[in-house]
Amino acid sequence: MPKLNSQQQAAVKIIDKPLLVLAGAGSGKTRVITEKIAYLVQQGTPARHIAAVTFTNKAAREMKNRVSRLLDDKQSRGLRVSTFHSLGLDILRLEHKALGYKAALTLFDEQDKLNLLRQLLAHGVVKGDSDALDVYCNRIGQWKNAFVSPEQAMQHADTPEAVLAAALYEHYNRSLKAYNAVDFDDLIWLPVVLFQQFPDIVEKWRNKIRYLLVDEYQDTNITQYQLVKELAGSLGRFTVVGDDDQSIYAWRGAQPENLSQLQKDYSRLQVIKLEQNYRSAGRILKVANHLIANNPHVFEKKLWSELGYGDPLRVLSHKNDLTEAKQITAEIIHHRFRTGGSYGDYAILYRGNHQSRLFERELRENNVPYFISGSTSFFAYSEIKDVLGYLRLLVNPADDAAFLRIINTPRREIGPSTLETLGAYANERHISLFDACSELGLQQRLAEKPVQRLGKFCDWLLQTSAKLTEGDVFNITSQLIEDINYADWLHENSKTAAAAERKLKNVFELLEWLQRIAGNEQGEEKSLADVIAKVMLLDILDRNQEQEAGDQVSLMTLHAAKGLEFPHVFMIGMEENLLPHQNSIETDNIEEERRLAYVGITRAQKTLTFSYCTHRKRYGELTECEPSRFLNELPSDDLEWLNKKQLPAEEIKLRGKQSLAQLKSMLA
DNA sequence: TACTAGCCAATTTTT
DNA sequence: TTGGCTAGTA
Repeated sequence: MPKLNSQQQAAVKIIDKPLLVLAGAGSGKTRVITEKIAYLVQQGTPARHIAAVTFTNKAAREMKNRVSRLLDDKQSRGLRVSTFHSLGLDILRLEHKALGYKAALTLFDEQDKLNLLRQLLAHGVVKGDSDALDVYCNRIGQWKNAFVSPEQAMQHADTPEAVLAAALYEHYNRSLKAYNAVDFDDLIWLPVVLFQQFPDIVEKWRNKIRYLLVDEYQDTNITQYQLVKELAGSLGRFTVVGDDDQSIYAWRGAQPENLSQLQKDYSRLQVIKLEQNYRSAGRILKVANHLIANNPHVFEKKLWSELGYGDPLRVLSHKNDLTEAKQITAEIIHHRFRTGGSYGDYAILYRGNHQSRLFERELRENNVPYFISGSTSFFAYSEIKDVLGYLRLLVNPADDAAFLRIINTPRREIGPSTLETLGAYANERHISLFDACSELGLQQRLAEKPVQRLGKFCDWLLQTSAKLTEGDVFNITSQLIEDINYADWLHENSKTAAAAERKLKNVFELLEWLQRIAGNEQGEEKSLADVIAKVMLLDILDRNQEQEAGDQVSLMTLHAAKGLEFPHVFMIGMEENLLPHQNSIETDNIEEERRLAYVGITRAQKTLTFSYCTHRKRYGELTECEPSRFLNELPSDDLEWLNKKQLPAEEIKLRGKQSLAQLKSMLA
């Protein structure tokens, strides 16, 4: 492994001051973080007092792997490398009492969140339009990400809609608490609330985490930055690594301003820039630098590399989106044949998911193996949600979301009208659905049959949960799946036997995950509740690992490409209204689009090809397109425009007439 | 199993 | 307008 360059070394060795590392694309930032962890340990900070925080499970896993190459098991014992959310969950698990939560926390996913909001609206708790559900849902998320409490949201609400959303926010939070549940955003938000309210608890955690490293810092939102600040304390024992030019998640609440904010909050802050790139040919970097220079910068940065200058970047023009897909597919096949490379060396990057369609078809027709990143999440599968629903209800009977999910799956002949009565009753009495089942008051409102069915279910649940103390997670769960005849139910309710088997396989995979998580992390005994909450933070990315590595062309959005690299990159749809996207043009948000293009360009190691169409089908209609303004911002010497037929409109008309005239004369 | 009518989306979505 | 997905039917 090559030695660290001088900037990287400096970044590793500064440990007595808060440090901001501005790490350009491909400049070895993960290496700096992992080497720094090793260095800290060598300098006498026990690994259990070090925490590294990332955004994705994948990044966390990668980092763990790389640390384990530098430190042996004993040295790295107790090291925390996790996502923000996972760290937040750990904090809440240990400190739930202070915030008034019970031990078995339930984690609500996006679907649960939506369902709860729908219920609140349906029960008339807040009068609002249920069509705008996702608007409210996003709004609440934004507030939590910006560290705005329901009270503050209400104070600043200046439109009737905002008042409504704020009221909903408050009720939503209260309901969550009643369910002993938290949502994804709470995993960050609540720890900050906790730390602000309890000085002794924050002190304890600062003592626990004596050095904090944060990856992809430009993607932190306000609340995440608060969490970093709380944990780092006034001493500021932290290293954050980020690149403002790769900030492409502002629309999700990321605050690239958090980079410059550090200078204001920590006067002792050191700043180190990593500008040597170990990924791309010089020309690619020159073009990238050129493009991003059009954005305003707090910190100037210029990437360079020692990997040679490389070929000019090509710009392909196509007459429509279909030929774009056909030509690029043909190019990839030929190029691979010529160079004897692997399909895995190629990536096709685009702005929106829908752009993958034609390419998918084309690749498939030509028998080119491909891999599309960003398919449905494992946890979106109904069979996974069902099983998790059961487990969640076992752990926390107040989890109404889980109750509703599984009460009639498999069939227990408990229909909508029974549930409606049950829901209304529980709502009146402010108790959970489960508790409501056993109340006399409810039983008076329902016929005998439904009462019996509900009672039977509740009895079964109680019996099963009594077994929780004995046996491990795996046994409990497989017993449960058998109890409810889930396999039979899947077979009865799947289209094909094959589909049922596939679903069953997913269930077993979930079981394996549960077992792995339960057994994996040494130290404290993991309760079923902890295991379930953890597993909900994982996702399909973890499963697609092997596929990604294969001999397949990668297709993905520019967002999904961040952090990856490929020898040969095609950036397709380089057109106005696509990149930059129309909505971003309208909202005057070109800078983030430019960063998106920058991220795309800097994925390429050896060759980079842009392509645009002169016509494209949009909403079924053929529309004219213009090449993206970003292409014009690139240095023309480094671009090679191919099959370009860019003639002024008049000339095209003239030529048309000429050829028509020619045709006529020929015919005559 | 296979087909079809009807509905939905068309910007990105780390947890 | 299109294509993909789902639910329902032959």
